[in-house]
Amino acid sequence: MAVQHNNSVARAFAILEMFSESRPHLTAGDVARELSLNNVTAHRFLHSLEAAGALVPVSRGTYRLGHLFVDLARRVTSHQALAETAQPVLDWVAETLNESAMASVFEGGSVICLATTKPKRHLFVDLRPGMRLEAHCTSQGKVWLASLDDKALSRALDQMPLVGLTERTITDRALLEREIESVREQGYAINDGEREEGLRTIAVPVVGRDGRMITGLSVYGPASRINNEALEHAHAALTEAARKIVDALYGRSALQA
Amino acid sequence: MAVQHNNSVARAFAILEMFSESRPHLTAGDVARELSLNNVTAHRFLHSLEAAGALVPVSRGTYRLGHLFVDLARRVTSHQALAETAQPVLDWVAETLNESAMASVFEGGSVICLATTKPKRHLFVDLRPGMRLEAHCTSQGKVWLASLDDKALSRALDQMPLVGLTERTITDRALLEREIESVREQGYAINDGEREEGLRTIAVPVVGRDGRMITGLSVYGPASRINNEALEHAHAALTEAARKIVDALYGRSALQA
DNA sequence: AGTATATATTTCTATATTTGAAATAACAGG
DNA sequence: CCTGTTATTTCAAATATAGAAATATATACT
Repeated sequence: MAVQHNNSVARAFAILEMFSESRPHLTAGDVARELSLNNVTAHRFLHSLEAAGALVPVSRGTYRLGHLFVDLARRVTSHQALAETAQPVLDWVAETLNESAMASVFEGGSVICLATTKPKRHLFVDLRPGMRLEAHCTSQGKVWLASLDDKALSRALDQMPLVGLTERTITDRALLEREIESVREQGYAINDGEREEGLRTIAVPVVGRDGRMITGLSVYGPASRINNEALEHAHAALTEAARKIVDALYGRSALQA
Repeated sequence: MAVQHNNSVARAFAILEMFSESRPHLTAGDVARELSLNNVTAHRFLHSLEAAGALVPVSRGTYRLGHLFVDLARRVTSHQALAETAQPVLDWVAETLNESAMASVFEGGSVICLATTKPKRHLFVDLRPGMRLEAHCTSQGKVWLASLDDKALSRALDQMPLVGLTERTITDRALLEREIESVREQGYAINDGEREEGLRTIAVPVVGRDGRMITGLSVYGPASRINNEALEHAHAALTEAARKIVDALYGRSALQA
């Protein structure tokens, strides 16, 4: 017989998953109806989740999610936790392509390196976890900017000095906005010597099941090696890497689409 | 007899609460030992939480929290959800003091009004949910800045134009940093005509159980009414309001200190 | 490579917990 | 105040859960 699971745990999480942005409240009637439970059982689960701190009562018989989940979520998204998940996947990318790979988050208008690898090559770029990179002239940065909604993008650009670091840096705001639009359309970004001459990079977003960007993944190396064919291979590898990371973060949950 | 709770739900959440920033991983041995469970039972709970998407396996017998919690947390911290929790408490503050009150979040270096009230007065300031306010010259903003660690504060100030809006606006960075230091020490911030002449406001942070600031609360009105005695009353009311909001967000969980 | 130890998994069954019917209580709307 | 709906409580039947025992796997040591 298959491993014995605890049905109550499964039910509890099925109830939690019923909440959504468009459904901030749940009643026992909702739960009973949608999970095919007896009304008494539904009430009992809601009370149990409340006692556990997972739900808080809004009014009699109506609940919403408790702040406990914010605390738990922070333990999921710490840089260390994300880096730990990303590292083996980056190693796989680096080994597959024999180039460097990197994972990032986006904070305060900057790209922060979470994790990175080194290829078995003599010529490479030295990036380390914790390093901050400009957003406007990196492939990672463009991917992060592309993930913002229009208002947030406009605000981010308002505060972003478009400093020219090489002759290829995009320093004109309208041009950058068009570049971001292209990134949105094609789903990846390329940096061709915009931050560092002779360096070429491609980045893709890792998007969670709720549609939000969790981390960015990129491959980078000297332009002499990273030709267009190499970029295509890198894009394919990074897309697969993104899937692997999402699977690693969420696990093989039964609730997965 | 007291209401019957589901013991499995309680145990599941007790396991989830074992995770922390310093403890990103758990084994069945940890769970069995610390929750006084049989080893088989501990294994079974971990497997059940994994199947529910709450945990993901790191290696054989070792787990970490799943990204599901990030998705759930976002449903908790949407502006609408926070505003809904804050509104009745703001109403209580406004009624108690007969002045306006407001709740905020901090995004992209700005204070965003989440919810607000109007006192039964003719002379008042028109603030509405969604409005963005400068951080450097508002009491809410100073409280948010004070909640940042030194690095994050420095970075935020790097990008913050210290525009003089009145003669009292602090436009000197060193002075502002000293002001923020004072806010950290005293636990509240005051704005005395720095953003709008003749307007006085006091703000306090609402801090979650993990030590992070969730929302800011403030009381505001014309300086002719908001004298020092009124500020003291406001501070007391806002401090109690902060507690009420934390309780409302987390609920009366058994895990509460 | 072999052995010992520790941990993980599987199986099975006793029983403690959970479920849900029925009764009662509380609430909302007319 | 009455009625209908939802929430809560009680209690006994049902069953899911817990944990002992056996087995499997992994790791560390020699």
